[in-house]
Amino acid sequence: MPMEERDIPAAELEVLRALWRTGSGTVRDVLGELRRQGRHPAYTTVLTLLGRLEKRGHVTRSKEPAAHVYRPRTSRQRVARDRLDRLVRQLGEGQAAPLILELVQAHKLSVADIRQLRELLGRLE
Amino acid sequence: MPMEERDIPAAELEVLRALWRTGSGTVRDVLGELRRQGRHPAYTTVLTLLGRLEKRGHVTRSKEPAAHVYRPRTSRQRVARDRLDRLVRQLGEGQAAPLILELVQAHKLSVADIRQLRELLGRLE
DNA sequence: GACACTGTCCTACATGCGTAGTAGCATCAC
DNA sequence: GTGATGCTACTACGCATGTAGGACAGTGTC
Repeated sequence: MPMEERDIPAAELEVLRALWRTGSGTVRDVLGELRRQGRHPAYTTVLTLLGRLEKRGHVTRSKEPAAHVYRPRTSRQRVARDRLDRLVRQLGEGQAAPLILELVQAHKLSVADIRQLRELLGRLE
Repeated sequence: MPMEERDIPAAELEVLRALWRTGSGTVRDVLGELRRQGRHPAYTTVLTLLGRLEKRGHVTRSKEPAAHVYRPRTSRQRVARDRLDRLVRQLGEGQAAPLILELVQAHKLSVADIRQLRELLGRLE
């Protein structure tokens, strides 16, 4: 009775996010990006996390003369989609509408966002 | 440099969800509800999970003559809200709009849902 | 070619989580 | 009151995760 597929763990996601922002980079690059975000892990910690991400196929790496360069393989959209689906299943009891209402109410949307959303809904209806 | 507050772990959430559905119940009640959902943990597993949920304040229990009765203390809304916020921060880079669009597109909404949502957006605009 | 860097690999270790067994206390049925 | 039942408390164990140290290898520099 295996559990459902696991989410990318928090620390690994942090690293993957750094790669999304920079596009690609070496361990040292990623470390720098994490520092800019106020995190200060050891160099080898980042190395370990990138290794785990690679093992599960979330990043690839290519051997460059100097150091390995890592690139994201799993997109932000992909991860967001998975988490949203899980959220709908687990906390919305399969209904997306309540969560959408919650999101709309709790977060400030720009007028442009609202227009775009209304337009989309209009087409759906 | 402690990590951010942790989410309720998957197995514990499963148990909490059972309590949300039943309103309250004994370990055995929760076990029954989980079975209805197709899960088959051991009795003591459920006991352990309820204990952990209680330790973190997500459920309370009161001693009844027969067995302890557990009640949810953390609401579904609360958990949904926390996860959505986290999602917006981590995967939306602070912007809710892209996630909302994603949700609207990926899930079937009833006509009534769409109307309600459009109405809400109209007021916001 | 010996040294200083820089990078990777391997190993480790504390804690969290998923899962459950066992012992012991309370209670019910006679 | 004695056995059968049911409930809780305590303990355990393996794998995941967060974090990192130490060994070892490639490369540039005199």
